[in-house]
Amino acid sequence: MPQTPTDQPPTELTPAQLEAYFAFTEVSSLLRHAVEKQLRDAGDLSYVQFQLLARLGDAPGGWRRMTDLADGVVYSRSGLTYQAQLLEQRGLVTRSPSPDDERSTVVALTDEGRAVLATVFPGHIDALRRLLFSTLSSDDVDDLARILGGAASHLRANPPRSAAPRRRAPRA
Amino acid sequence: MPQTPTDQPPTELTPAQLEAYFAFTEVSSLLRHAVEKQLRDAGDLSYVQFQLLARLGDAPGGWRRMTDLADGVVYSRSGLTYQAQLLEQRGLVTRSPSPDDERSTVVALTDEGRAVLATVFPGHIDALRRLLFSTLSSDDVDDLARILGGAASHLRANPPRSAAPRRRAPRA
DNA sequence: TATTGTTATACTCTATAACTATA
DNA sequence: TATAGTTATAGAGTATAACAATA
Repeated sequence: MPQTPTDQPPTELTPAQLEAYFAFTEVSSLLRHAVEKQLRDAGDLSYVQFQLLARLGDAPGGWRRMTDLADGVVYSRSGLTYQAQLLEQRGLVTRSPSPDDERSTVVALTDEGRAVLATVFPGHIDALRRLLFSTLSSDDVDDLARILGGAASHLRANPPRSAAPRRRAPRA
Repeated sequence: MPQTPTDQPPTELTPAQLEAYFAFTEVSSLLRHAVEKQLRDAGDLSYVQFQLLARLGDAPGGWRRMTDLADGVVYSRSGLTYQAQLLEQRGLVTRSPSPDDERSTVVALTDEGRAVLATVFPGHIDALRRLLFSTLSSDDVDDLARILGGAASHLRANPPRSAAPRRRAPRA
């Protein structure tokens, strides 16, 4: 009874799957730590703050609505308000009401914000190259982009936050 | 490794590298959130706590020294002490002085800890299969394991924490 | 009524520094 | 002196709920 050809998904992953998963989590964790350190040292930015600035830098006009930023990065509006306040206090972004919709707040990159981004970016790129890409052939990079790109699409389509919000069980 | 494709490291990544990086960070973030939710719902465990229990479950005898756990997971001893206290209060681990070295504390999985692990694991595996592996061919999995395994080794050899601890610049 | 964003608040987690004790 | 671990403490970050304003 080696295996039923079946219906029930096995409760184990294949060795290759396990290996891939462990490698993924390890790279993820180590890379994240290294990148966070670089961002902190080079521009006194947390990873989330860098992501916010980078998204603004990418956006046409250098601005986005709060909600759009929150959806991409922080997962809660109040969390984004907190981060936006920090960035605004440092003069890296401005917040202003949207002319289109008075409810919306438009977050825009300032010149100084763009300058900080420019300061931090080379080191960021350099860290990525040094820590990640220096070991990968260009075929490897293509494979990664293809495989993880597909996985990202799939994950995006199965949003982790869709389930009903639930209180944690009170402690026994 | 073949070669570095350039003499001067460019200040840009190739489009494929960027794509791979973005896909990687996106998968990492979405997967992490989904897994954290599953662990929370199924066993009221944070990701770190799950990692600690899983490492103990993997260890021969079901125990490890505090420092060995800290090195693998938490990056600071006090952080591990905090987490170990929480797990001990819940009866999932015990802490006791090592007979070999009186300075060391041995953290051991209890039966209840093992039970929680057993409760949480199937859902964990299932989430991984559903969110990640369902979209990947077995060649993809092999590629991922190979590519990321190599990257993980490289990252491990360039520990992000090796640099001298440095104070953040005081606010202007 | 639904959506956008802020505020108040509480909580989790993490790290640094000082400390104790063992090797 | 170096190592293992704990404690005290402070800070960053996050989320929930209540709220105000606009659509």
